[in-house]
Order: sequence, then C-alpha cells, then structure tokens
Amino acid sequence: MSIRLHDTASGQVLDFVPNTPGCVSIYLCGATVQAAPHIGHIRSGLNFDIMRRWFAHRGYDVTFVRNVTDIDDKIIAKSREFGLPWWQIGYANERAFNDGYHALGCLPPTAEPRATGHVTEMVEMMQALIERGHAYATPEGNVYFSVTSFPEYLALSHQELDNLRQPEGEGETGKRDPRDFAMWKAAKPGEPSWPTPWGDGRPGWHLECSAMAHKYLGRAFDIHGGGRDLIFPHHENEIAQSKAYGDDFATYWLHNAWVTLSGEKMSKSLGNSVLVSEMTAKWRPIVLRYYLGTPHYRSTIEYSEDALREAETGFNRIESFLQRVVELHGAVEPADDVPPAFAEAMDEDFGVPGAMAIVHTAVRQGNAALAADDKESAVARMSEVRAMLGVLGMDPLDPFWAGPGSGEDLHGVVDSLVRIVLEQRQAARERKDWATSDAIRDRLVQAGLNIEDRADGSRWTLNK
RNA sequence: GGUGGAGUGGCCGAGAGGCGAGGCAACGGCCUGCAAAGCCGUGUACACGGGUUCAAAUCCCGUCUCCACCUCCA
Repeated sequence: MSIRLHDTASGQVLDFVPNTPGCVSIYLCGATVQAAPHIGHIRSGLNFDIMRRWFAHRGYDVTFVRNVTDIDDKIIAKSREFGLPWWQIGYANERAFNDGYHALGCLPPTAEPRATGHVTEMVEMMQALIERGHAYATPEGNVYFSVTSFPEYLALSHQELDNLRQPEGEGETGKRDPRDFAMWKAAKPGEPSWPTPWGDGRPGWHLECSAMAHKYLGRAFDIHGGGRDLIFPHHENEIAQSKAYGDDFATYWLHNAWVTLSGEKMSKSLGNSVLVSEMTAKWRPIVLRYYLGTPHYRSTIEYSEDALREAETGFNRIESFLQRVVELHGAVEPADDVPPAFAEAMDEDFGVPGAMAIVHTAVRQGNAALAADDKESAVARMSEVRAMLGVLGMDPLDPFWAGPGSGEDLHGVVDSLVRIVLEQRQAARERKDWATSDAIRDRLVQAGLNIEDRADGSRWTLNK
C-alpha cells in the first residue's frame, strides 16, 4: 500500500507517486525571520518533520528543503527601529527558529537556503520571465509578474482573478494591473539592495522560493508544504513564476492548519503569539512535541494550558510504562518495524491520531503484562511502543531526549540516597508504624519524588 | 462578494454509511496498611431542520454559528 496524502490543489487524498521511484523531495516554506517563532511556526516544522520521518521509515530517500526568507519589509522596518543592520535582525531570529526546531526534535533539513544567497538565481528567473512576456520591469526598477499572462493562476486556491478584492496601492509603482505581484522591489534610499539589470533592489516575497526550489530540487519535485495561510498569495505566486519559467514544480501541495488562541489564529501581527522560548522554559520539550504533533496536521489546535497539561499526563503514562519495563527487565531496543495498524494509520495522510491510538493500546497491554508478570509480552509491547514513538520522534529513551544535561548522570547518586531513606521507611512499615512511614513518604513527595509501593519493594520516580 | 475549513460525550481529539478510535477527568471494582501506579468496568456524543437508505455523525437539500484567506502571515 502506498502513502496517501491530501493535496490542496485537487482537494483530495491521493496516492503518492514519486517523480523518482524510491525518492521524495519536499520543499517547505520555512521562516521569514522578522520575529522569534511562536508555537504555530514550529508546529508547521514539526508536522513536516513527522512526514519526512514517515517517508524515511517507509524506505524513501528524503530530500527536505526548508528555506529561510531573510529579507523583507518588516525586517527592514525592524532594522530601522532598533538601529541594527538588517542581517543582524535576521540572524538572531533565524537562530531562535533553529533553537525551536531543535528543541522539539525536528531533524535538520537537507538544505536550509537563505533568500539573499540566491539573488543570482532570481535575476536569471526574472530575465527569462521578462523575455517570455510574463513579467516586466518598471522605470523605477520594480519587476512585476503579469498575472493575466498565466492562465492557470489561482488554480491552487480555486479562485477566479475577477473575484479577488482589488488590492489597495501599497507604494508599489508602475503596475500594469493592480493584481500583478512584485518579484523584485526597487531599493529606496538607505535600504539593503542587490544589483540587477533593472537597478538596485531586493527580492519581493515569493521569488526566493521559486528560485531555491528550482536550484535544490530541480524542475519537478514531489511535495510543497507550508501553513494554510500561504496558499494565497504566496504559493499561487510561486506556481505562477515557476511554471511560467518552465518548471513543472510541485506534484502535491500539503498545508498544515494553524494554532489558535481563543479561536483566533496565532499571528505575529495580531500579537497573540505564544513564543516557543516561553513554552520550552515551562514545559518539557518532548511534551510540547507530543502536544503539537499528535493532532492531525490539517486540524486546528486550540491552544490551552489545560490541553497541554493533559498532554503531559498522557505522555507521562507512556513514558512510565517504558521506565517500569526497563527497571524490571533491563533495556529494550525498539522493534525494527511498527505494527501494521500503526502503519496503516500513518499511510493515510499521516494519521497520527489514529496511530497514537495504537500506541496507547500497546501501552495498556504492556502494563497488563507487567501486572501479570508476563515478561515476554511486556518486553514485546515496549519494543513496539519504542518503534512507534521513534518514528514520530517522541521516544523518550532515544539518546536525543536523554542526552547530557538532562540530569541522567545524577540519577545513580539520587537513587542511592533515596534508597537509604526508603530502607528506613520499609523498617517502619514492617513494624506497622504507619505514621513514620507516611511522614517519610510525605517528605519525599515534597522533595519532588513519587513513591510507589510494589510487592517487590518501593520504587521512586521524579515528579515531573 | 469570492474561496477554503470547522461545529462530535464534562474536556481534548479521531473517524466519514452498519461494528462505541484513543486520551484526560469522573464514578465503581481489583490490588494496597493507606496512598500512588496499574488493570477491569461504567458514557450510547456527533450544531439545527428535512430527505435518501433495511441502516446516517458519515450521503443529499436547507438553515444557523464560528474561523481563515482575498497581496504582512506557518
């Protein structure tokens, strides 16, 4: 069975047929580095991280390009506001994005090209488009794409050119049709600029993606992704430029839904953003990944602390199962493959929620096996759970999440100390001195530990 | 005005003609000195009004509400 995915252009879930057998090429619209990322931005990166991991699990050779748009109007405005060079704003935010992606366990892209590093490619593209009558330069040095020259325009968003609201003038001069969009913007005095045959200027939004997709993925590639709000104008304009240029461009268009706050889209301009840095300071990153990565990528996530807390409880349950098996039976490696039901759910447009149901069921069965002292079954379930979580990038035992700095090195020390206390408590319990026993437990709980009395002795865990 | 999406049990969140996804919370039970953890059990939910069908949350018609995009947006 092949992977199936929901394509925005056709509005249908289609069988995935790669351009090159065994390979998948993905272009994801990444950050415009005008501000630090909020959780909606990272959600997008995370959704596509899970997709690429699934493709890889299915044996595909994945090429994943996620761009950085490092010049735009807002970056220039901020550079003025703070009296800093434009690139300093961009680099700082780019680092914040990368910190966020990394914190949530997103694998690095194959390539992460920046817009300003590809002006040569953009100029070449504009030249060709002008020659073919799809674009024109104005005396001021702006270059516009002529939307009426491209009959397929708006096919992705299923709109008609004449149904669009008339755009209002935005200081761009010399347009032949107000709906034409800027590929290149002439520099105003003091603005950063790059030389072109039409004068100094900078890329308009959209052109960088067409140029970089072409450079890194070629004339045709498999999947183009991004947030739903990019469908128009960004992706329509990319399609117009690239196809008019002669590229086949993307076969499938995938769009993730956003994160809302009180029903409204989280957005930089609305000022209702929850920054990734705030979140990672407050919650374990793997819990954030679980929270943001578990709902289907095409479903809106209504952000709430309650939901996050619930995610934390749910994830802890899975994690404690793994820990208990390790304590009783030693380390267990992930299985080579995932259960068929899990794969089936993932194959159908990356059905993570359905796949998670399989994980939870395995955890419940594993816990039951532990209770029944059925080592073989408990180990088997754990091995499956690790394999499934691993594909989703959420295996807490993966070295990525259990790396240095997590306090693991202190675990042995704490364990020895706590055992001394627990021995005292055990002595109290044996003489049925419940007051002392409970007092000791209360102190340990206050210190941040959970105590569980089992038939074979007491066990402690960190109260996360 | 155009286009796209959504409305599911106390809450979160899947599904898309029949067999109650899953989780969280709650309640009952088992276990336990108590607790914790775990397991077992308990819920007949799909915005509203019609229709099609042996059978509708799912298909059709209509209505309401909400969100988003229409040249800053992940």
